[in-house]
Amino acid sequence: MGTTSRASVGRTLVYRHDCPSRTVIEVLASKWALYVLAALRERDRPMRFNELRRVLEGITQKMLTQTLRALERDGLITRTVYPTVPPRVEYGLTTLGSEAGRLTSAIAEWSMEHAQEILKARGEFDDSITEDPRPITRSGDPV
Amino acid sequence: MGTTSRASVGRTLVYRHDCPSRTVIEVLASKWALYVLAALRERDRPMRFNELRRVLEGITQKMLTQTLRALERDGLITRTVYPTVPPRVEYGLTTLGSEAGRLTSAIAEWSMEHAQEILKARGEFDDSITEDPRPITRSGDPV
DNA sequence: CAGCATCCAAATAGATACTG
DNA sequence: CAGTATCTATTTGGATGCTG
Repeated sequence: MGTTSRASVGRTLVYRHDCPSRTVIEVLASKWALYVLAALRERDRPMRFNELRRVLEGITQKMLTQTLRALERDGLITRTVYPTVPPRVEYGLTTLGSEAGRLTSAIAEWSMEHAQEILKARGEFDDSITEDPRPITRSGDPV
Repeated sequence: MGTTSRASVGRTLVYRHDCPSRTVIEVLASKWALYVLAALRERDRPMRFNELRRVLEGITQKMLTQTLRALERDGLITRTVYPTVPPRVEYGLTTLGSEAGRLTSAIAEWSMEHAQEILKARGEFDDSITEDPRPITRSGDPV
């Protein structure tokens, strides 16, 4: 991979509505999937359902279940059931999931590093639209 | 950054529901934002509204508007209005947006490369649950 | 061309109660 | 513990018509 690796996104390929990558992206591009993959990657070991639930603050049981199911369905995580009592279920990354996790973790890290900068831009944007209800042309525009 | 750069995701940081990075991630982790950033990065030049609309198959005018607004708000893209007639508006990447685009493009590329593999896993998963309506414990499970 | 406004359908998320 | 089921609230998305 070099400086022109983006070439593989390829003109008019990922953008096509019938490109299979879209359905993959829709799974990855969901915040909870991103966090699940990041958490499993960070811990670097399988995690149990409620452990994930505790780590991922704010996720509901329903969303966690759905997210885990979607990731398992796509072969990104494994689900291992230990028929003990009480039952024990562990979720771990597959090779594929580990790769995907590397990408989503990169986004998580980048977001943390630039959060302040972005929130600042956001605040300024919100201020500017309240004092100027977004006309088609704003002051200071070119030609 | 090295092989352990994931350490910066940092135990219990991005996962906190009050972590500012979450709001950033929610913008990036939306499929249309991902495609917009990827398209602008691929073309490597500002693009007009309808040009983006044509490239991103399936997006509606409303979704494109909302996505562009969100990205502009976060300082990831610029919006330049040329008060000509008919009006002309160009969207370009900021430095921040270009960085973010590198990460989202990586996801798009990876998804394309592994789409077949993932769709195969997906098909097998779907087959297995129809013949076995997902009991708590499935055959072949460990002790 | 580049949008905004509105209405409506559908998908998503949350809360709650219950089970092997 | 690790879910499923159900009901509801909110969000999201699409279609359509209009404007500077």
